[in-house]
Amino acid sequence: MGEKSAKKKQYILDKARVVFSEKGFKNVTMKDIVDACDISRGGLYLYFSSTEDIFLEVLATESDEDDDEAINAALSGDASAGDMLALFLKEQKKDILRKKNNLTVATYEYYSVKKQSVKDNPLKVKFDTSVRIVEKLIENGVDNGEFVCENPLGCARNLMYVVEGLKISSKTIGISEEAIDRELMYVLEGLVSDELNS
Amino acid sequence: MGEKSAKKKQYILDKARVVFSEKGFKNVTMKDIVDACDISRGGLYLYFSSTEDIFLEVLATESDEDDDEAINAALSGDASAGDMLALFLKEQKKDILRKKNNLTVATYEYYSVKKQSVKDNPLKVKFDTSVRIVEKLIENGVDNGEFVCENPLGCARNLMYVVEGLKISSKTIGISEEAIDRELMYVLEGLVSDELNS
Amino acid sequence: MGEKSAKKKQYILDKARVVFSEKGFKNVTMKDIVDACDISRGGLYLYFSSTEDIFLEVLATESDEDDDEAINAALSGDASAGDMLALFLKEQKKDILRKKNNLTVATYEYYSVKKQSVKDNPLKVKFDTSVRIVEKLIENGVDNGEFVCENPLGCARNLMYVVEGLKISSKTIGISEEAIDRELMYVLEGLVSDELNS
Amino acid sequence: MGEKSAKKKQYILDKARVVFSEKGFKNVTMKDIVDACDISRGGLYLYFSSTEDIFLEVLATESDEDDDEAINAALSGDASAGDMLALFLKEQKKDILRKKNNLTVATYEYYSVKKQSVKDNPLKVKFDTSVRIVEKLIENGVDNGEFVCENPLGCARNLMYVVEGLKISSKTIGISEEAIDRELMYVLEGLVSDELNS
DNA sequence: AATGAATGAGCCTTCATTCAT
DNA sequence: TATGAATGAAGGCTCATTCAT
Repeated sequence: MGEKSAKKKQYILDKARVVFSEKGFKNVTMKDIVDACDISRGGLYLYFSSTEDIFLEVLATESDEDDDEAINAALSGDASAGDMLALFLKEQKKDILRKKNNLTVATYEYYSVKKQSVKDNPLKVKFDTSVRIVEKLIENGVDNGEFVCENPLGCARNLMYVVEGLKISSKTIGISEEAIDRELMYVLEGLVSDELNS
Repeated sequence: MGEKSAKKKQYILDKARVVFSEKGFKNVTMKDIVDACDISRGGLYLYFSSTEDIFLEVLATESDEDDDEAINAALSGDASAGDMLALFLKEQKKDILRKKNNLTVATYEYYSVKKQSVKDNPLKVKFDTSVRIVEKLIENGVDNGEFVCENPLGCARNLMYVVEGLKISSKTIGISEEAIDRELMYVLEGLVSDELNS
Repeated sequence: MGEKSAKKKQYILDKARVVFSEKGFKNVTMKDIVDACDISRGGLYLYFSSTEDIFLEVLATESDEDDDEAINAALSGDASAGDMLALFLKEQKKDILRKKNNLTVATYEYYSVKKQSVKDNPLKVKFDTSVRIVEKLIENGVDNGEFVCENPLGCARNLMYVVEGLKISSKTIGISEEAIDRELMYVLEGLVSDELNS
Repeated sequence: MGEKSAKKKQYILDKARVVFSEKGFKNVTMKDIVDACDISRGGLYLYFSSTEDIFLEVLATESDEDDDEAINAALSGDASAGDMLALFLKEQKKDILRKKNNLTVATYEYYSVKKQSVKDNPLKVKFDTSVRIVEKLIENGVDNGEFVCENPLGCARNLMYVVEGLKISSKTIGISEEAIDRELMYVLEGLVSDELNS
């Protein structure tokens, strides 16, 4: 499969991402993807052999991008811990809000059925990574006096569970941008409120 | 529809709940339910006309039960606010952990595709109800000096988003009972920690 | 599956037999059988799950009938060995000649690909049974002076291999009724020729 | 088509023969042959337009070779009739036994469906040729006293039907080398047995 | 009310065949 | 000549839904 093929494969993955975003995982048929890509039924099988196959590749692509972004954002340079955490949360917010390419429900649906070993579960890997990043940022903030927090890990986990709650809620009961800001701010303020009091 | 019919309808709903719990929403076929109920294909159609029909009735039944329980727990008597909140959280924890009859993913799957009007969305109704209950409990706790909280609504929402995050996480990446306790405790401690300091 | 179902199943088997007879084994699709039976695609799957499934049942039905006929013919009564052998050969000839319901090639095709254990191979079972029957008849004929044969088993096998050759030839290169008579007579004459000489 | 082309065509035919030998006729796809030849899909179409096309050419090649061999064996020189017949049968036996390049079932399968005119049927041509060869050999043997046979043509046909029976049996119910020897010997002995008596 | 056989739409998958390069 | 990506027809199979009993 040459360069040209790789391009087409990526094209299919891009289209498929939108489809999974709109319909979840199990709802998506090969025909849906064929239609979205405007290619032939047989043509799709040259690149992928099942919706699961496609879905996992879509997920793999996504993880890479997002992790890179998030991690780079967190590690890049000499911004203050508060600014970096704000940046991280901005990424999460973008993630929560995006309509297209939002694989939240599809992913939940897929892994809730798959029951694969905890180790290999990319959802868990991503969640744990995010917790670690946030924990580190809070620790840094505490060290330089920006934050007050006696339990950075607990706070980081709390934040990420809120983010998970917001993600699923935005896809199921709908949630406004303002509401997201409000929730994330609520957590952030817990980190600085005592400081303000003093 | 006579009394006998109502009984059979409930029987079907009970069996169907287990099926939806195990397979999500879209994965479930009329045959799955027919098999689970050990009735005939045609018989099922006497009571329900589609899996969606059944699913919505299952959901409706569930909401009723749970709301009742939760509301009763919250309103019953003269227990302290802290005890009542602890009771409410115990219900939530049971909800998060239960394997059978756990419609979390099926529900998310269903409503993420349905995009029905916010008003009619039972998920939203249930979420909002829970927030109001928690808010009330916190306010009561603040009033009688049990809790310290400047923003009861914000805190209630934070708690419920954490609960949502825990629910979906328990179905996708797995989560231990201890982890749930830890997360709920983390939020509760935020309500009493300042008190302890004083 | 009640009596009525059994009737329909038999109906399908009867129609399918004709199809296999005309097209061999691998050439036959579920659609071919559906068309032949004038039922729906889904309807066929209520009774059989694959062409192989159908084919094996068709074969099973056939074996039973034929074996019964042949064996009964061979064992029935006090006819002379010569008459009984002639009767047996008449059955074989009918088998060789019949256009409809002739599963020869389909069977050969199927078992040449299946490579199943020799023990379970119904073709072999049928062949061996026929050899034994013929051997017995020849022995009886020798005992009562009708036949002259020093090697009844060898002669029986020779006869049955000729029958096999005639069967396949009649389906591939075509063969007239006269030619079949001639071939069978040739073998029969070998049994009595010496007697005539004496 | 140049010499180079002819060479490649032959290369394809050789590879295809193995495929047909393993899978019969209908089971073979253009892809099977493309894979066996390690050429491109389009490349194959430069030489052949269908599996049937390829199959017929494979058959044609085979016939030529075998006829040549058999005829040459039969006509070559001054060997005794018995030796020549033994040689001929050895060829047949090789044919019956060979695993690779054995087109028996594929051929039967093909011609049993094709129902082509008797004249053009290479199977029939080959069969008739073989009968004539054997008949001639027997006649020669009778002439010089090696054999005793009142009906050389009948005997020749009997022999060739046995060979056909052995061929198909070896592919369907399995047959040992010893069994083949035994069967061919049984026929041969019929030609000389009377001589032994005298 | 209840049954379950029957239907046909729709998705999955394979493969002969074409065609731009 | 040679390639292999692409197509679309065809067959396999499942499942919601109907209907005669």
